[in-house]
Parts: sequence; C-alpha cells; structure tokens
Amino acid sequence: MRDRDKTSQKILQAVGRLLARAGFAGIGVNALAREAGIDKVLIYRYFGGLPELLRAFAEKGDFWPTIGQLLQRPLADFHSLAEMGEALLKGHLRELRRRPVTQEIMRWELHERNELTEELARYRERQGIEIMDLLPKTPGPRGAAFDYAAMAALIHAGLTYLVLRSKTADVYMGVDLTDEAGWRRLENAISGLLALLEKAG
Amino acid sequence: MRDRDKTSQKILQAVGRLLARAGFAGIGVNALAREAGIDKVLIYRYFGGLPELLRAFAEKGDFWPTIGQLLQRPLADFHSLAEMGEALLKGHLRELRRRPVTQEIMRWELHERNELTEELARYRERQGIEIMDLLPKTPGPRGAAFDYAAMAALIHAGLTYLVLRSKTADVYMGVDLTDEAGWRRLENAISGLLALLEKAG
DNA sequence: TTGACTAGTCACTATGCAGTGACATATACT
DNA sequence: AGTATATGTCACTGCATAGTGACTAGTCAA
Repeated sequence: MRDRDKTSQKILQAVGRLLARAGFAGIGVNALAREAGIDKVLIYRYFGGLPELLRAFAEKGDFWPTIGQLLQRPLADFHSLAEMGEALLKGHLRELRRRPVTQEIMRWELHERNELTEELARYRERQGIEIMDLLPKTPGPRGAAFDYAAMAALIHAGLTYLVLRSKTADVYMGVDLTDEAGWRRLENAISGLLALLEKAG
Repeated sequence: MRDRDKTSQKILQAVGRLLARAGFAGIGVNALAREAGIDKVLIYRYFGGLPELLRAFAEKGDFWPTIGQLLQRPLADFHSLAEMGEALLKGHLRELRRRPVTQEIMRWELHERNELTEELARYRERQGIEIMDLLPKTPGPRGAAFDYAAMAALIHAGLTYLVLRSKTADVYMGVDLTDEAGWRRLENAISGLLALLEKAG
C-alpha cells in the first residue's frame, strides 16, 4: 500500500481491537502485527516499540468520557448537589459500560503500574477534581458531618468494579450483571442513596 | 529430600508467594519451579499441570474470610440491619486489605473466566447469600422502596475496587489510598450511608 | 541382599516471543 | 530518465516458555 499514515492507523486500530478482544495480556508485537496485517518491524520503525505504541494509542485518548457526555444535559439544568451527583454517577455507569477498551485499560491499571498507567490515572484524577469543582457548593447545614467526596468515591468505585466484573461474572451479591434489570437496580440504588443524602444534607 | 508431601507443600507455598509478588501474569511452570526450588517435572507428576495445581491451591481455600472474621463479634451483639451491614462492610474492607493473595485472585478474576474462577465466584456468591440470610429481616416500613441488596452490592463492590486499585494507585477521586486516614474516610462514609438508611428505613 | 517403586535430575523438543539486519521495490524529487 | 528516500518483506538470532522421555538414586519390603 506504501502509505505510512494509513499503516500507522491500521496498527493503532489493531491495538484497540486486540485490546477489546484479548485484553492487555494478549497485546504483543507479534499479535499486533498479525491483527493489523502488517509486518511487525513497522511497529518498531513507526513507533519505536510496544510502550511507545501504547502511548500513542493512549494519546488519541478518546476512551475517557467527557463531562458533557457524562451529564448529557446543560449544566444550568442542575441545581442541587444530589441531582448532579446522581447524573454524574449514572453517566459514569452508562459511558463505562459502552466502552470495552476503556474497561480493558482500567483492568490493566489494576495490574501494572508504569509511566503510562500513571499518566492515565493522573489525567482522570484531574478530571475528577474538575468535576468536584463543578458541583454546587452547598453541602447544607450539617455538611461537615458528611464526607461527600468519600461517599462519591465509594459509589463511583463500586460502579466501576461492577462494570469491570461483568466481563467475567454473571452475578454479584445477587445482582444480575447480564440483565438490564440488574443495572437498573443499581441505578435505583444510586438514586436512593443520593435522595437520602439530599434530605439529610 | 525424598519427601513427596514436603515437596508438594513447597510447590503450593510457592504459588502463594509468587502470586502475591508477581500476580497471575507471573505464574508459570518454570517460574514456579524456580520459586519452589524444585524441578518443574514434579509439578506435572504431583499435580498434573498448572491448572490442576491452581485448583489444588484454591482448594486450600484459606483466602476468603469467614463470616466470623468479618464480624469479629458474636452474632447476638447485632440488632439492626444497619449495624450488621456496617460491620460486614467494614469487615470486608479490613480482611481484604490484609490478604494480598486474595486481592491477586480477584484481580485475576476480572481478566479470565475459566472453570476455576467460576468456582471461586460461586463459592463467594454462596457465602454472600448466606450473609444476606443472616441479616435481620426488618427492612422497616418503607423497606420495599429501598433495594438494600443492590445498595450493599454497590458499596461492597466499591470497597473491593478501592482495595484492588490501591496496589497501583495512590489516590482515587481525592481519597488517599496510601494513608490510613484515607481508609478511615471510607469507613466513615460507610457509617454515614448506613446511618441514613437506618433512619429512613 | 535383592528387587520394586518412586522422588528427584537432566536433557531434549517444539513453540512463541521480542528485536535486528539485509534486502526489494514503490514513490518522489532532481 | 535517473537517483535517493523510505515503505514494506523476509530471514534470522536469542530467549523463555510448556511439556516429555530417559535416567539416577534413595527407600522400603520380602
């Protein structure tokens, strides 16, 4: 084909496909070359090696949902902390579920700590802070008694885990992860918890 | 040494050590033989192969905390659902944090689905149901409105994720995972959420 | 003491991997 | 048209892996 850009694209796309299909354990120079239908030497020539290729893949960076994608409504629509928190958490669940590559990256992050995973984590941590800054600053009269950030982290982490787990498990503590009804239960649980916080806050 | 039992033990112990140190990615016949200081052929002779060895390791099964270990107090001490739920969730956090091998197994379960991981999952799912049956059957007047099981699953999953993540991340949405203070914040978040449920329930 | 059994050692095959060097050929420029 | 550059191909080394067959040498029983 004699087209460097196109070949590079094929390689990068192969990363995404292979990642979604086989996970990070399945990522290797040979497997990628096979998947992309190119010679592996081109990976070294165009990217330098596997780590640099992964970095290039990461820098496309279209696997983290934006705040807009999370909320799906203009910011002005939200008034209370609970309302926006609910939208953010449900958005997180929805967007993560539809992103198998993102899921795979997050599974990988649980295993390996390297320059790249650290950078991805920093990126999300920044976004997390950005979101926190976005939230209405009205913790209410007894706000000090509630560590909203910790509660949000806890629920956020819970949703993350359940999505990641749903690849290899059908049920978690009685909640069916293969059925939409199970996920609706979780959404309702979020609503319930945030409604309680709203009332108490 | 000429002692089959002792050699088998050495191999099984090597599984645990290697698992804690290198994770499942680092588990292989050669690596295990090196770690145990034995010849790899003995793994095949005594266990049949790697899958059977892992099964034997799993069947020792001392990495899942018992209900007693979770609660750390006699059952009669607990009266309300919130009280026991709080103890169970905090127990889960505490016991999982002190079990690196258990953590590694759970990380592995996110990647691979095979006969063994399925069995481990079933085992825990059974225990989960057992715990649910243990809880006081007093969901309160508006109990029907709250899906306690889903909420419990959500928080349980959140704690699980944060513990697994703490191996490779220092902070999650502003919560410091390297410091006891961060974990105390999460414990307090559990207490706060359950207190709200108690009041509302 | 002899013979059967078995724990443990060693050497080997086959396979897949990461990475490199040499080469062929299409494209672009002069 | 001729040449340089760079795209793409092929063959190879070196290494680690899983798994097997043959051997040695303790141990136990008759």
